[in-house]
Amino acid sequence: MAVSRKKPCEQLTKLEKVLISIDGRFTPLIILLLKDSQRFSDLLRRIPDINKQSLSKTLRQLMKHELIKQNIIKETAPQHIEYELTEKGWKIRGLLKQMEEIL
Amino acid sequence: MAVSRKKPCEQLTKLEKVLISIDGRFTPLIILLLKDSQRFSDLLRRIPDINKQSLSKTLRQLMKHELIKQNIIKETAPQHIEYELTEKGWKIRGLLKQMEEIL
DNA sequence: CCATAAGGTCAAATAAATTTGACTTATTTA
DNA sequence: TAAATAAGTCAAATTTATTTGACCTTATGG
Repeated sequence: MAVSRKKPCEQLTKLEKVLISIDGRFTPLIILLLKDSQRFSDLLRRIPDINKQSLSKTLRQLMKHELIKQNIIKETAPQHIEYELTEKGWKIRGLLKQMEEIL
Repeated sequence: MAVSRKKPCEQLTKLEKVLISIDGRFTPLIILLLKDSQRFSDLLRRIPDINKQSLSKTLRQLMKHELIKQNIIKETAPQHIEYELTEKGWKIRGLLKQMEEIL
């Protein structure tokens, strides 16, 4: 969903701001997969054809737009990072699920 | 929203199929503008920065995915074409409106 | 000590989307 | 009759997105 990549951010409509946050080849799929928190390598394994560079970029984008957040798990040795949806992320996930239901 | 452009169509998930139908820089905006039926030149005037080639391509894409249909108006002289949302188009427009409401 | 895994980054190459320019056909207004 | 408008098409140029390859750090297993 290449939305409007030329306008400065303030000029974007509300809809464009939301759409930019879910733009990208794998972005919607990642949001659907984050039904529960996942590690980088879990996502890498579960998403067909993705590569670590694209995954990394997409996760950074989602964090920037506050749809996901990192969780640093120290309890386990070795410590590791998990990604999970924020409240906003859950709202968007809900709408994506509704989209799936459109015939 | 560049979704998955590499997979053959059958392999796409339901969500990807919907997202592909609204993919494009101006596509979501066009769907919002089609609250009532519009002519090519109306859309061209109302959408900032679009050009006729991109508009043409987007309208063809939307027709292919059956989100909009053409209406040939013969009553007026000269006859002209209007574009309007289909039922499926209205469903998607509803979800896009909901997206706008996400803070 | 060496290899492997997790979780990345950066730049270059490639692929895909968008824009620009030239052209068309059918009406219509001056 | 000449110019203008509506509604486009096509190919080339440009811009953006995605992929590939090389590299890095910290930690664990053998």
